[in-house]
Amino acid sequence: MRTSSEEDYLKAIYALSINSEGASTNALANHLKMKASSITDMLKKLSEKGWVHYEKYKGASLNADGTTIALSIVRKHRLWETFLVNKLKFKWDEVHEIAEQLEHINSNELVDRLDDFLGNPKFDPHGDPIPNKDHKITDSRKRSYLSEVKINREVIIIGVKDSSAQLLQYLEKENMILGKHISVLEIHDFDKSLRIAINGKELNISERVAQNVLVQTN
Amino acid sequence: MRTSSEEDYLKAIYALSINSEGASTNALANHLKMKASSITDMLKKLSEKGWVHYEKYKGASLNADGTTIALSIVRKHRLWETFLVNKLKFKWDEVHEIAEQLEHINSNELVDRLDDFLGNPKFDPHGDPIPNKDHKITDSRKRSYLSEVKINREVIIIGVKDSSAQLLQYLEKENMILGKHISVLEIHDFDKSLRIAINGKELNISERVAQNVLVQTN
DNA sequence: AATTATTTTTAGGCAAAACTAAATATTTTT
DNA sequence: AAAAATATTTAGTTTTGCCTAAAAATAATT
Repeated sequence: MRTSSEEDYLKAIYALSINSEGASTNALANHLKMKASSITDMLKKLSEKGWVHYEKYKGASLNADGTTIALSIVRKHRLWETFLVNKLKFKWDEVHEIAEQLEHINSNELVDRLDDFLGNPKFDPHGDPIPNKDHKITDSRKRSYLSEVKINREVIIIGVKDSSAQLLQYLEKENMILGKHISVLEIHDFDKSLRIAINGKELNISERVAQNVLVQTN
Repeated sequence: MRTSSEEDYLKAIYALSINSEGASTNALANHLKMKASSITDMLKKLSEKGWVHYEKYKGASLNADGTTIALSIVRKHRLWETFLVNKLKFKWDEVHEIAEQLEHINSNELVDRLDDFLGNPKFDPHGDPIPNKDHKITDSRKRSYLSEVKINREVIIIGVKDSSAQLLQYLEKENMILGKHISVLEIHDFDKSLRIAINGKELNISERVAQNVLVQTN
């Protein structure tokens, strides 16, 4: 069996591996808010347990078993977030911390029944895809960040990159919520800020915000 | 804050205090399946934290703060059991282990919303009362085991003690289910077995079964 | 009341998971 | 290519929560 802590490491390696190949010790330390020496210790352990490929000074990556475990944690996290928002009427910026706890509850039966109870959702409230019962992500939507969208292209908001409460609250205030349609009207040269059309109005947003808003382009 | 382990101890002291005044070291060791020396260690700690009254060689009891914490754990346990049975369609003998994990999830907001989502139930699927938002149990029903009921007294089935699958199946077969009215007609001296009236018929049940059926006597 | 049995505590140890500080590798800059 | 900067690992410590074995206190029996 696995500890809650081990699961956190696997999930972190998974998260950091999406953009790069594997995860460095320092990147993990930063992500998990721990000291690098603690990371080294745990990477050795996870490697011995056969979940992680680890070479001294070269960072870590998940092998097949490790990936399956990481995806099962991600699955639980996203299903619980869906439960909290859809059933218990939490706002989408309030659920992360609670889901961090719930994702460690250990019962396959529970997860699969929860999945059915929620109607086998494909995406969580932040727009992230939910791995299925076989721990596979099947997401056919073309995704990119709003900052990368071409001018006059109409896109749909499907999620956020950094789901901090601040960002979510900002988006809520501007009514830039899940499912909304957006057109990028102009990108200002001097600061890369965007003028966009949304809700029948025009709005300026910073590059920083645009880099964190996930949109569907097809 | 509290650890999951501390919460388990507080809950155990609470459970053992229902029948006696406080809980002895050995009783706790037995209940928690740990060694007596571990109990002593933890009782000192809980006492320092101000949740437990502990005197060497004299066992432990909860003070006001400890009682509140214990009741909040019991509340969470019973609400989650209700969720698992009523919403996820688990059978009532399958939910204990999962609820043992879920009861340690830390979020007041979550518990209260779950309570509302479930329709503020007063009793869990085993017939045990659920403490309210203020951590008070308001159970006006007089409870006892069927084996202790006086002859010709009419009572109502409200739960079971040992919720093993075997017992539940037996009760189901005899149609002795939640809410049924029972009168004890006779207690046979030689084996303490009972003749009862239920569903307009008469029926013999063993002492063992009677000891595990919880009834309301008023 | 003394002996025996049981219960509880003390003392010391262990594993997990974090830490600090120092040593060693690797990468970047000059 | 050497020096400086950065990243990573090693070594040793701490805390938590459990353990075993031995000592001490309490309870039960003769």
